[in-house]
Amino acid sequence: MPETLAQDPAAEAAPRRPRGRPRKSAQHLDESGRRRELMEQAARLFLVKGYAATTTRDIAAAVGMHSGSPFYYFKSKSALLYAVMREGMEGALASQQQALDKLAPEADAHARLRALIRHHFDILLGPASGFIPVMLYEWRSLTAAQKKGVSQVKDTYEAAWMPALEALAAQGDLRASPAVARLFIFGALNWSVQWFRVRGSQTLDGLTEQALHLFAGKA
Amino acid sequence: MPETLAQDPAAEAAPRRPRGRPRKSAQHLDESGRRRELMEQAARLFLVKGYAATTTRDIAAAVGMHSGSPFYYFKSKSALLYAVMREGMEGALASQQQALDKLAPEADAHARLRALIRHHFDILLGPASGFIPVMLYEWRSLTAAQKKGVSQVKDTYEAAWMPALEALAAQGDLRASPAVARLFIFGALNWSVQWFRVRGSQTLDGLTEQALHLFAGKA
DNA sequence: CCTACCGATCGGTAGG
DNA sequence: CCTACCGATCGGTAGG
Repeated sequence: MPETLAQDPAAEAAPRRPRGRPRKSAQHLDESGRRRELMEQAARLFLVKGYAATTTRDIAAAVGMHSGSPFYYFKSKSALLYAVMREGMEGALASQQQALDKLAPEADAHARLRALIRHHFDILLGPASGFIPVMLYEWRSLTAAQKKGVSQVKDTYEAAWMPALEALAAQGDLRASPAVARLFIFGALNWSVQWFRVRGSQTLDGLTEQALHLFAGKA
Repeated sequence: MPETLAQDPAAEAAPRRPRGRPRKSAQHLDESGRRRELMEQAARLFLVKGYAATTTRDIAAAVGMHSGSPFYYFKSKSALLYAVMREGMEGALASQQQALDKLAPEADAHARLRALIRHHFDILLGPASGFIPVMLYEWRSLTAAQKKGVSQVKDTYEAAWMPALEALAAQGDLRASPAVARLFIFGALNWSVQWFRVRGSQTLDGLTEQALHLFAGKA
């Protein structure tokens, strides 16, 4: 895994900055707070209604702005979608890395896969979720350059699963080629966005164990 | 499984019929041909661009009509989406039933699951596919009444998997509860729409075997 | 099915 | 960030 990501192929010029000398950190925090709010509300609406059916006016209203104001933070609706996906994926990659680093050095392949599945459920269904489901279900709304930009991060995220899957296959605990198993497993997990309900009886820990046994259970 | 489906909760008045006495079967065939063409092109566009981003003008142009003409066959864009999903799901349910009926009477649970998976891949990725992927990825674009209408058929389709999954669980070849396994398995299969490419090296038969072994393989 | 059209909505911008 | 606004597009319809 590269320590630094390549340049962003879909990077765009930043929007107008506020005039005058930028005030201290308070100002910066506030600014990035508003930007972040826009991304969070946009992600929520994109997931419920879809990107194309969500208007920039919906998003503005959701954060208490007037209709033209989101364009102060993002140069276009498309750039806002891209920010949600790209920055969401960067966050997911970072937290996945942390989850793997937290494992004991002697952790076996089952433990590694369990940690990956548990973390993925958290990203998809946990309290701080939202950006990654948008990425999964709005991929077609990106331009080609934007897809490239998100793929840079997404491919790294997915590649991190291969060592565990290969080890499981080698020891006979995975009954498909690692490459195909990865596609099926991601599908099974990603689809949970469609049916999982927070108020239901399932816990993310319980789902993790069931998934682990179904895909890589012994006997 | 009921022999007859309940009434369609989202059924709407048929669009205007052509004036004059309906001519014989040729006329009828031609009419239903145009209607079908609209559904097929609409499904293709809905899948590529999404429902909201597809205009009724796009659809009209794809079948060589002028912009107002689709509304002669469907009372609204929404009704066209619903027809794609509902009729697509009805066709899938019928062909799934046929696939099960074709099994030898002594077929075991593995053979039943294999037939179900193979048929599902065909529906999702085969040459005649298109309607079901739209249903899977545009669910949120339906009204509540429409969701009810499609669910009537979809629930029956999915329920047909339970006996095979329960039998496999009973004999120790399924390492999760049948209910949760069904959700994961459908996710794994449905996600293939995202990555399967017809020109690639994978065949639907090959994918079926890999899925079967991954989910319900012995040892 | 086509022609001709309407009312509403939408992304985006200039200027402050 | 707001105000005021524009040009383009879109679903849908009347009438034939």
